[in-house]
Amino acid sequence: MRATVKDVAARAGVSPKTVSNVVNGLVPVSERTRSKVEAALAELDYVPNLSARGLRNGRSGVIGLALPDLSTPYSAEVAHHIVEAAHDQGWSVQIEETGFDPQREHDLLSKARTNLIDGLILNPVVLDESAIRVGGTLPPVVLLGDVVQHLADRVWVDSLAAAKDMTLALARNGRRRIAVVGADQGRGSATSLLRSRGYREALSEMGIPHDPRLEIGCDYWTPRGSAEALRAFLADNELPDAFFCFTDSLAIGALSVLADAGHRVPEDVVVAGFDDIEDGQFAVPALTTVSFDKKALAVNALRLLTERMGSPKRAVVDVSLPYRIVERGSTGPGGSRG
Amino acid sequence: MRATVKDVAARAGVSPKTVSNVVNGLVPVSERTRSKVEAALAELDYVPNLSARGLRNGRSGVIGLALPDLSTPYSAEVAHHIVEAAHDQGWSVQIEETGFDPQREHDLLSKARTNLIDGLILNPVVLDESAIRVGGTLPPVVLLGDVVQHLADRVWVDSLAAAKDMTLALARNGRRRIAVVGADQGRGSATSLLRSRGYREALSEMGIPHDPRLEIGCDYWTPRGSAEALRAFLADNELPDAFFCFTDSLAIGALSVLADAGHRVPEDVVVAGFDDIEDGQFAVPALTTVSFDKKALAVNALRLLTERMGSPKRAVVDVSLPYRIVERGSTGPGGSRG
DNA sequence: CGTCATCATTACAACGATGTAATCTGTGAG
DNA sequence: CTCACAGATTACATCGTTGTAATGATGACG
Repeated sequence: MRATVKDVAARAGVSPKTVSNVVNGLVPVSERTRSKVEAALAELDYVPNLSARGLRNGRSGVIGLALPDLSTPYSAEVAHHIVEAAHDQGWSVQIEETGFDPQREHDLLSKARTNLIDGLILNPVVLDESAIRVGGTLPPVVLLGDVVQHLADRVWVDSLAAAKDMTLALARNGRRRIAVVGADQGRGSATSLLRSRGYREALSEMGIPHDPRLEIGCDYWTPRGSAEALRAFLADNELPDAFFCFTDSLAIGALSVLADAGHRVPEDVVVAGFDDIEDGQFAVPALTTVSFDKKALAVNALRLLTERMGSPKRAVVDVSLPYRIVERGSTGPGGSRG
Repeated sequence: MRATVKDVAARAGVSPKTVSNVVNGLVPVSERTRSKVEAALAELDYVPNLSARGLRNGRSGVIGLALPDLSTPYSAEVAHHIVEAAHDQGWSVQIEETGFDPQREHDLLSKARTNLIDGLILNPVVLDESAIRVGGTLPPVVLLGDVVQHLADRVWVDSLAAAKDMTLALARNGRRRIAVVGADQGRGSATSLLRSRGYREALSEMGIPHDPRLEIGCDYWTPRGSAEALRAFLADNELPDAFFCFTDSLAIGALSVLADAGHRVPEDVVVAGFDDIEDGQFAVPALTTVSFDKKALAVNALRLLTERMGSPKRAVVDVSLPYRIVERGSTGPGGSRG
């Protein structure tokens, strides 16, 4: 049986509350009493019961992190930074996977683990934010990424602008037949929608005709999903000048298919990604991509969450992170790793 | 304010305990009462307070998962499978990163005793299991991976045998100067130690002299760490016949450096990895590796944890997962993706 | 020497849910 | 009509911690 404050109190010859005072250090305790209690704490190997503390204090010290799929490198990197940042602030992180299922996003918000978690960082995938329109009692929530509505605090990168910039960069590089991988398939992925839109805006700005056949959809945003989609595409179409993949994971799948098919990158076709995941830097060739500071994403999300807990009714805050196009070998000879 | 059983009870005109009975469904409740209560539950949007429940029941429904670094694809895939499997059984997962720090591994174990988590799945990196030397009240723990001592339940893959098999496979492939990447540097990484040992056993079995210079250590087990180590190695040494990298992440870094240096894989040198991560299948060329079922790893770990909770004093259980060498393009022309 | 201010310590209640044991309701047998 | 009995429902206590308010101890000062 674990020791409780009561046991420690008995052993130290004081009251439970005094033990609590020593443990928490918020209330002054005399030197003599403190040392007695500390001895008892050590002897009994006391560990506070966080359930009880959470019940009493109304706060558990745990935040939730909901991501579509933890196994994708992007999610993993984000999770890593969030866990690190949370740890620095004394929070623990409970992970949930939404599996691209709007229902699960919704469940997490309304029912789910409320009162075991003090707040939620949610990376949604669907445009329809019905999930977030929640009656009254929304727990403190911070959204990550491409979400349209301004119903909760959010940290994001301007997908549309970045996709547009990347497309423009490819076009200025002399590419005309630019295909995208991960195009919107009407399933409401905000990311897909916004990046598609940026792509089209860039085309129109450059006076490049828009060819719908060059918008390649993927059922799964993984290297495998991309590879399958691309193989099918290549079977029916001529090789375009460029593939702009909406994530680095998609791009890695693309590089693999292109290599297998004997197409040289960047000589025959160039490839670009989005997210700047670690493995993209070490792809062959290294991946040109849209880069942004994922640690800043995490730190800002946590900051917003903390602030929101402090002042539940302040106006919604929106933090937009800067991004930049990083050119590496997959779009030309000049690129460097790192 | 969130509704409590009390509020629901008042609204339904019954006692709090009856509400609890309806919610939990363990005690029979008459049809009439049940529907009244269910209506009240819905109207008030009742969500049970898990802290209170955890306090009362002594179980929180949360398990901890401790990994060295969540951002590595291997950890991410494992975490994904664990979260999925846990979700299926109604558990939530709290993630902790140990950052390769034995102290944090130790802290986690004591934190596990705070009753906020009912059990812990721990992927340790250090050989010295002082962390696990357990006073009396260790929570249910399952270890993942290469750990030597048998102090807790464990799910693992025989690293030594697998590394040996892989080395033998490379040797039978005609390779003599086989380098390893991720070699033990005396820092006590169990994984590194065991795989190094398997490598040496294979060499000696094949009558290949052991050249210590071919054991390349890495400060970080990431593509970047591997790339840095390999660049340094290549500056001072002739190209070996093969690089056996102790993880796929290391191998991805290796492929990248080799490509940059103009060495062709597999023509000039072959490369093999370990873990069979998704990105390895889509590396260029696709990565030969030691493959095992990571979902089975997760499912077994969870099963052991559940069983251990049920019978705290049963003998330690050790589950060894089968592995196989998957040959892909990085070690020869015959390989296929998938 | 008594009184009051100051500070440390204590008793008690409460957070919300639920197991236990007691109470209540309704049924059917005698 | 009474009594026993099964089943549904309830009152109460409890899990471990900590805020509140009351108590106790110490010392200063008139």
